[in-house]
Amino acid sequence: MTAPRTKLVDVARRAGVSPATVSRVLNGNAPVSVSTRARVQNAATDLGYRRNTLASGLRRSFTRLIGVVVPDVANPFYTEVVRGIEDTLRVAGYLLVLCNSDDNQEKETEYLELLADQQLDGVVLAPASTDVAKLEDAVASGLAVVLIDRRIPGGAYDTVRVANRDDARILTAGLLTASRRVAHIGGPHTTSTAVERLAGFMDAHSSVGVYPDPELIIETDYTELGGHDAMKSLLEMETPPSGIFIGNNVMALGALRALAEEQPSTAPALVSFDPLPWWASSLHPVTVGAQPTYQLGQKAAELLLLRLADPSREPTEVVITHDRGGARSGDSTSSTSGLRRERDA
Amino acid sequence: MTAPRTKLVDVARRAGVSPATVSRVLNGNAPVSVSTRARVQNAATDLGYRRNTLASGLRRSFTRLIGVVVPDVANPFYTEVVRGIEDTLRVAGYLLVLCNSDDNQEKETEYLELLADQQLDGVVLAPASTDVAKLEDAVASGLAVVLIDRRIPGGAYDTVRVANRDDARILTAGLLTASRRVAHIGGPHTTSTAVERLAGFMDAHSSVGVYPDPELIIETDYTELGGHDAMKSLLEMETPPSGIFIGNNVMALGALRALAEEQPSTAPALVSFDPLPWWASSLHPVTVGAQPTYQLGQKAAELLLLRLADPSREPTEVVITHDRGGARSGDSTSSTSGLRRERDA
DNA sequence: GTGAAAGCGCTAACAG
DNA sequence: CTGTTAGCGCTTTCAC
Repeated sequence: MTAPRTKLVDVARRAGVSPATVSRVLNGNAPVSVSTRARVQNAATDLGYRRNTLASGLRRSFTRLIGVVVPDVANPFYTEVVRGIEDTLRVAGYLLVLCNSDDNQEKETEYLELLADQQLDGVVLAPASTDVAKLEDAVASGLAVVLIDRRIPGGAYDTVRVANRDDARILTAGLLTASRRVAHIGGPHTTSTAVERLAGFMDAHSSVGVYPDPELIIETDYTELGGHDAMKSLLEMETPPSGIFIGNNVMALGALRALAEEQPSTAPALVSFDPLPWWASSLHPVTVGAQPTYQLGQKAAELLLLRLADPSREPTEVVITHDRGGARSGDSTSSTSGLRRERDA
Repeated sequence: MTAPRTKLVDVARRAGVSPATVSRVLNGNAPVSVSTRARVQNAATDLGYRRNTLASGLRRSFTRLIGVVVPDVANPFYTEVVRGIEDTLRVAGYLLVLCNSDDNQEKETEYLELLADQQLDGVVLAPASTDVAKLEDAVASGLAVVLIDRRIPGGAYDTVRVANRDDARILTAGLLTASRRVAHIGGPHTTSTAVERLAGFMDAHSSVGVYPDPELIIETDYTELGGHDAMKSLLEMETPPSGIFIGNNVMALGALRALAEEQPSTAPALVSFDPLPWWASSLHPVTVGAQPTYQLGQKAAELLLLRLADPSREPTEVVITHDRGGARSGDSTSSTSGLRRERDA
């Protein structure tokens, strides 16, 4: 039933050459005469030869496999990141191994070990924790590492992150052009992202010489419910804000729900820091996604590829600012179950 | 910098035994005396030994890697399927290689070949096409195959699919209990799924002795725009339907958008065949997701594992009916970027 | 129970 | 340019 795969020796025999020569033709890294090359290639196609990457990898010590460890692909944020990584790796001939950590330390560690055991070439990691030891192990066992989204103190790793403060400032400034009464629904001040985004919100205000009404600055917990309740309280104010800058996607969804429930006669303009799934914008016309998640993934993959090419490279930190174009490449025109995706504002 | 990994021989030397013995201890498949076993285990932990899965795989000819080829993980339908697969594979010690085909034949084929080259053990495939030859190649090169979502004529493969007709009937029946005026926004009659779902819609009607108004049955193209336009036309009717059964998730989102635009005084109850992302239900309270996507993934992974264990097994077709419980296992309580997920109605 | 030896399929010296 | 040889790290007969 499962016929044994043709192997390199078979090709060699048929072409009347040594295995080494076949290997050389396949890899194209050593001089081979045109005629033998042709004979080998014919033999290979005749036999439908496909190289055993595993064996090749064992010898050359790489696998062309890259691990991606994220809390949860089901989060639209990471879904897009993963696609960005995958599309980039694909053209470079790498395959992606997906791992969901559920923000769980143990799972994360377990995966990292598994990935190293499998001799993966590298890993893109959205760290659940700030546990550096684990990462050092990974690197020690030969994995190239790129961090995304969350930074790890010490800065010894390639990192791709978002320009929290700057982007927050720009997004808020956009709202301020329409009105001075702009609110902020933010995450907990215990997280660096929330602090930075709030700072950007303030920056935008000071550069137009306005001090925001403290009542309009709500700190909640980065959850859907938090966003919902915050939105509700804003809508119930005597003078509701005319624009709201919301600190992450989950809270933005909660805010949308509140909006749907309340149906205010004049709805405030909403800006979400993170992108919402493409179709969310169809529900409340003014919703805006800001964070170029897909590109974040792309960039992470590119960094990893660079490090693979030159392991002694200085670690760099790439800061992605809000989208200025650069669409997703393999964009699918819709089909049975295809989805079209938002174009950023 | 990158210290060479400890290998099996090192452990053997330190324990004062032969490599063969170490291997036996590691695999636990051959008799080893208790005392040597202990010595080997100590040596292994002392040295922090981790097996090179690649080398082991080359020898034993398996990789514990499973490919998953779907049109697009960014589609909430597949996102959940992938999580279902991943969670199941994880506990069995397998890793998941993610491939997005974008419903593109070439990409799909390319991936299938790559996966075979990498000697993956198996693949879960949501086929973009009905090209059987390609699948036969895959199987011939030793891949175990499980099909999901879309069926391939001939039935020679393990398949997990959804009870299109039955579920459509049940969902429609639900709407019919509230009112006799129920509409259907369906996909193209060229697809088996659309035909089956329409049949279920009709079944529900005949069992209550009602023949649906032909005007209420709209065939469109499984796209967001199609759903939007269909919804709009339904809302503009003199007597709009009081319930609508919508054939897939993308069209349901379009319908939601139309609803948001039109803001009718009395909104019809909506039922979407596919699940929407968890938060969509917050936008229009009556939205219902039906297809237990996560479980579909779980089941597919289980089937694959079974086939791996016994390759000569008869191919089976598993039909999943709409959710009757069975929550996702690794469900994360929300966190910085975690999302809570919908509970099915 | 344990060791020696051969080999999974491919590639990298090293000759010629 | 091309063939021969050795070996990546692990597992598995086959002896003892």
